[in-house]
Amino acid sequence: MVTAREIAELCGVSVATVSRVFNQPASVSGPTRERVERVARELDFSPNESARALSRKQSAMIGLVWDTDHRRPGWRHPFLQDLLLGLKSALSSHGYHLLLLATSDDARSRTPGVSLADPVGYVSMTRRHHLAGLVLIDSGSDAEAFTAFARSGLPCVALDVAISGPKATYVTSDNVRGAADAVAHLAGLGHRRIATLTGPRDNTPAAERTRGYRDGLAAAGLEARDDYVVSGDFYRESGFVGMRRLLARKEPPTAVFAASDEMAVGALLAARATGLRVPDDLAVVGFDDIEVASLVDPALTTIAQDKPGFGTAAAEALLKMIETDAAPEPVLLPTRLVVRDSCGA
Amino acid sequence: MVTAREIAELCGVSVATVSRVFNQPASVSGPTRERVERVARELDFSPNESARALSRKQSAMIGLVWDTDHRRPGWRHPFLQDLLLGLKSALSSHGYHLLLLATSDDARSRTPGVSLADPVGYVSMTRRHHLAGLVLIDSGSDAEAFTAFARSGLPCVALDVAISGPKATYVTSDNVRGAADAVAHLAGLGHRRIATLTGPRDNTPAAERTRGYRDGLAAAGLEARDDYVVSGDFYRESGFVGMRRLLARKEPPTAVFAASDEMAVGALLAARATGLRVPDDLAVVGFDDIEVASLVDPALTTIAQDKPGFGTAAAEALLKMIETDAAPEPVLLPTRLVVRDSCGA
DNA sequence: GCTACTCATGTAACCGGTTACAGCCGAAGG
DNA sequence: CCTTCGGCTGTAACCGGTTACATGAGTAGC
Repeated sequence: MVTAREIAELCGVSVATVSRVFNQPASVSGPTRERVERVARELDFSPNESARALSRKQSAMIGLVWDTDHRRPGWRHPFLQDLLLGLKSALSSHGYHLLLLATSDDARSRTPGVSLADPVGYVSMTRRHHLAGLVLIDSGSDAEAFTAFARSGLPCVALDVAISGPKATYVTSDNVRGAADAVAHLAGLGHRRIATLTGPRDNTPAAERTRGYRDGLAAAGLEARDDYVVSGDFYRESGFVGMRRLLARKEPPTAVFAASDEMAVGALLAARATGLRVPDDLAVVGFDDIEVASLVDPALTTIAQDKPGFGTAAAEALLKMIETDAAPEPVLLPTRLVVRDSCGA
Repeated sequence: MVTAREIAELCGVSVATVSRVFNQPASVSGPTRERVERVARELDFSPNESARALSRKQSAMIGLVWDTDHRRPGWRHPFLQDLLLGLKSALSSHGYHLLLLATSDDARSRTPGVSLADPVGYVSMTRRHHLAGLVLIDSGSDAEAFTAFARSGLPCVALDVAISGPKATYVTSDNVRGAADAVAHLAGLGHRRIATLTGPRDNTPAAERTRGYRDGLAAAGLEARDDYVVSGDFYRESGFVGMRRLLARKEPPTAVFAASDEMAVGALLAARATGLRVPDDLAVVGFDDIEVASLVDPALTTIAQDKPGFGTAAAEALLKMIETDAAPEPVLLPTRLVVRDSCGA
């Protein structure tokens, strides 16, 4: 490892000057700067990030808080890969890296300050690494823990969870509008008995999608019927069970908006199990546009989320907070109706 | 932030003693140790990781090298989430975190030592962060870049790419055996004309699966026919195209082993497009057991990989290398035949 | 009772940068 | 010609830990 000291000696300057070349280049005279830059390049000088972080009291890392919800271990984020790629690419162009924070399994750790699954452990972790900011990925039940991060004063961006604070904001899809679009699509095809399969009660996007469903009904001049709202938990099984209940109503719906593609797939299976044909006897719209949506039979019409957009929007918000000390407004990403075969022509 | 100095003053000891309490507890007398531990707990002391890393010349972070192959941007890892969860949980119990390294988009970065997409940039990155080790995730074309990491002397574990070095090893599924199992299953159902759709030529697991296919044929006493081996690239489209070619043979196969589930799905679609019924006219076995495998119609019989096993095995190998300075043998994870509907009874 | 050795702890150098402050030099102004 | 000022550079303190080495107390051995 070549250090700044060696560069300095070779160039006949002090380490301070070397440091300045990379941090405040304007304060170094042209010839000196060029000499240092050239030597640094030749020797493949890479500044030690630990030393840098120690002295600046700020590391070039963004913490990523992400864990499985222990209440539902099978849950997978619908588009984590796209999200990570978006985040990584946007952050890297500003020199930041992503640190995957791990604490929930730390029960056995002897390190002080790390207690298990509690947010305090995470907050302590962010402090000890002098992180520049945090990205919080919803795993289903962390909403209240996230407010602890928002209060910590560190720049925080949450995904799909509404948080607020002096340096906290969030990114989410325009769930209300997306759901309304879904209902409008169904109404436009002539459906008048449109039901919905909702997500978990304590989940913000789920609540917003239910609101959008009602908005969509209202916009189409249709009445909102309580017996057409069945609550689920985003999982396929709850879609299956919920759909069977809907189909057992005296006046069963002819169309259904599912708050997640997984539940929509469940609804498809329920229809098949009941002997109904999709889309002829039942139209189905999902939400997310996960990979399987295009593979099921019939292919699922759905509301697509802007998957890489989550990553880049989160990165941008974070960088703004780091640089300007102000919390930007929450970001509402537009959704897009993807028409496939599950609603008919 | 409370520092070790403050703890030391409150306890009437030196900082060295405080440090020892957390690093070599045995060298501190009982009463002193307990006093320091109590005060540290009360004040929520979290040692500054930058200072720690600086002085130990070793950080508590494992680098994760993962990027999309620019030659095929749509490619997604079949089970990244499970892998990350496994890694994270296994590493966190030893106090390590995962650092997602980003360089390929760093063209605009002014930081010295970081040039874009080349492995040198990555290696420089690993040095400047004083990483404890590296996990290399195959994105399709990085095989030669990975050997650069292996040579760097840092403990390295690659997934699905064979690398070797004084402190390098890899984790992969037992592809040969898995493929042989698939063929054995087909042969056991009476099939005698068994074809295969292979993965990319430069991909090690793909080559192993092809070898397993031949082994399986030999074990069943069947001849290996060159016209039954069609090469693909793991993508669905290549499965579709490849299957059509196979079905156009003078003596078309009655069964096919696809080296990935995506290609198996493509084969399913090709069969449907040709008017063949699966499994009656054609039996299909895939590899991976991705989520859609159970969703397609008919549900796909496939060779399942041990998804969380990849993460935990990688973590274990890495920790062993960090602690013992020796490179463990490559890990071969067992696969499992999952029988669904695409091969008939 | 003196030496030898062990154990616990303190002292201080060190890791490799950043940055406040001081100093030097040349040019502009009086 | 002397002062002033601004631009560039060096000096040294500092970030917060770790650890080699020194020190001193207590104990065992003779």
